Amino acid sequence: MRPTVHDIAAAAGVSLATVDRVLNRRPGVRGVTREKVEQAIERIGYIRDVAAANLAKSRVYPFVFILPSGDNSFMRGLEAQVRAAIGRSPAERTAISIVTVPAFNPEALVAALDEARATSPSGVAVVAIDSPDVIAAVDRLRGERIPVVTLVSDLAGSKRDHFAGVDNIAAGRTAASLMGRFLGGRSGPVAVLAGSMLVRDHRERLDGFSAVMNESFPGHALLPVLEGQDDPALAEQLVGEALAASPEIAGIYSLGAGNRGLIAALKRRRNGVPVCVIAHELTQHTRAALNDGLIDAILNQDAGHEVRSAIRVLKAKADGVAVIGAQERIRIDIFLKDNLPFERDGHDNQEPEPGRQD
Amino acid sequence: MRPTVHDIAAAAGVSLATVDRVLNRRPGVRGVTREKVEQAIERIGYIRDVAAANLAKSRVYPFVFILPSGDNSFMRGLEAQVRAAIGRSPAERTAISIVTVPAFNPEALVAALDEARATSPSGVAVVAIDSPDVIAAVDRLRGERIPVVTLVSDLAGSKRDHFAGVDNIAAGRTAASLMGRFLGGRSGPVAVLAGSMLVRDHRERLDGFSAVMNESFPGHALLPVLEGQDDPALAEQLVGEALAASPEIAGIYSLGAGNRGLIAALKRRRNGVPVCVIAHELTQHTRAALNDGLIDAILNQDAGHEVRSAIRVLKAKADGVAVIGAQERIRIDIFLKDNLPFERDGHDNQEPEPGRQD
DNA sequence: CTGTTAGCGCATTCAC
DNA sequence: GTGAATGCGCTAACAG
Repeated sequence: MRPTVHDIAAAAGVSLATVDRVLNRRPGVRGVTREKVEQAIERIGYIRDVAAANLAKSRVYPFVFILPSGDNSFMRGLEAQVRAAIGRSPAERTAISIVTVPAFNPEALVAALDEARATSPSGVAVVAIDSPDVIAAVDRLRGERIPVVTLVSDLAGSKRDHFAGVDNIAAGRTAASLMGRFLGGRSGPVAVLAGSMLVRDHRERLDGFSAVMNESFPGHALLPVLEGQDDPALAEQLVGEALAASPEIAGIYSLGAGNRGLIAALKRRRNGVPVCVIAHELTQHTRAALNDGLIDAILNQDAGHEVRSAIRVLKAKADGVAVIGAQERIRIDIFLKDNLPFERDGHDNQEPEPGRQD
Repeated sequence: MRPTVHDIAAAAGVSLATVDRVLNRRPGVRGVTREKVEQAIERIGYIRDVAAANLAKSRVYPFVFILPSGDNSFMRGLEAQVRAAIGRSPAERTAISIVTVPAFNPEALVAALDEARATSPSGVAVVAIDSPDVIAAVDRLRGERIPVVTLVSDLAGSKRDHFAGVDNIAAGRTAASLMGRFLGGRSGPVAVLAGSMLVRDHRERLDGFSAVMNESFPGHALLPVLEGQDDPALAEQLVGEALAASPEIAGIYSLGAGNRGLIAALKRRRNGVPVCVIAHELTQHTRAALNDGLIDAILNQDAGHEVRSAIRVLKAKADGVAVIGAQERIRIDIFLKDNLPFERDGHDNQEPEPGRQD
């Protein structure tokens, strides 16, 4: 049998309560006694049974998820994944609440962070916006020892515990590599559609993309970035205008959301050279466009994985235990027509598949 | 508070023991009583606390992992991941043993499966070989209600509970798509290096690859498959001969192991057209070759994810509970030079990274 | 400062 | 057939 608290109590010649105090670093133990107990723990190779501890504490983890509101397929999918996690709450001992705030609005996000802090949760997950005020708000949470993980978009310079999202520079570089190679010998400039340079993930994707295009495929000029605010209507207008103005455009990299608009613009197009399109996030619309050959590749981040990972990490930080690093690395999924996952599993699936939402 | 067994006992007007009998479908309860209890359970919305149940039972899950032995980077990496899981055993209440058997040897695998069965484990994970004897051995396990998951290579026609591995047909198709597009306008035949047509994953990759090459890129003829037995020396010889015989080879798809040999052959090559190389599994060697530009893309399956997933599924099957479908889908990772994960995380990593082993 | 005691939610003897 | 009592490993009052 694995050693228990009783064994260490016996080995150290103290009572359970004292053992518990040193295990949980609580005050009220003399230095010598603490020493004795710690030695015993070491000696008999005690490993704490977290499940039993949580049972005794009737522990629940109140977590707050702060997401952008609005009509954004990916973000709504993310929210669906958080709801799926809420459905698992009884089994996972979590109590998750969702707060939505207007996108690209630092003030609203700061307010939400401060409100969350007032409820003293066990952890906060937030889709960050890059701004000094937001950094300060996150650091206030950390100041109260509340674990924070950033979700999808990171917040460099803050004291957040962890980032649950992809390496967006690598994503941009990958997009450029694929674009350059898919373009093969063809010539022509490449357009970039972004959401907003206010969020770090978009900026990083652009940086990675530009770097590789310039290094490895200097033959393709980059057109000025189109900022579509992740809004389909605006995206459609901007892409439409760009295609009309430069019929020789050979490629489009859509690094943000609003792909419905991009796809509409592509469908409306009647002339010009064939254009290679690479977009982010697998949604109902991008999936269909990939199948139709309108989009050539989709870079995706698995929202379900991100949410589950955020919860695991928040729990681990709240308990002060380690996580399995590799399990928490969010991959950049690359989808071609040929490796699209099925829309529904059918048999033992319990939560929304990635890409069903819009 | 969540309802507990006490609540349902009170609601049904029976004792804890009776409730427990009903919950665990044990005999010794009259039909009427059972009815009463089941209604109460339904009415108050009882959800069983699995952690508490496991605590009371002091449950451990004895699992057996059966892997091919031999000098195969990927398989040794897989084994390392199982060892990492063994390191987590105390926390996860598992007791995992590893059995290795000679590769591509159905008899040895059957013997290992039968031996495992004799120990009545809570579950078995096995890298399958496609053979009627193996199917029968797996079904014998299932006959004793021992959950079985296939790992990496599936066993169609068997009663295995689950497959923890990638969609290999899709992997082959994806390889072909990338190959065709990377080749762009260039012409020339394409060679395929496999391990053995005895294992299903290799056959499926070949099928997917051939299908898409024929459909979409008929300009590139497929050379006869080279069967390298996942052996570096043999692979090097076969590829060397093929390149010498056909200097106009434009692409090579390596769908099995033994990539060290492939890379050596590529390095030795002094003339001929540039060749596009796509290989499977990120290892020390393929990683270096990708960075050197010798390999153009690597399709990978995350061995760590596969092992963790197999364990989760075996546990769930043993307990008769559902799993999160999406979490158990193993992705086909596509790595270019630009999205290679770092070799080590450094901070909160606790287990071997994919691709460090050979 | 330290020890005793009673649970957390569930499973499992043993009586009745 | 059914119920009462005890314990899984740990935490948290409450005494001393």
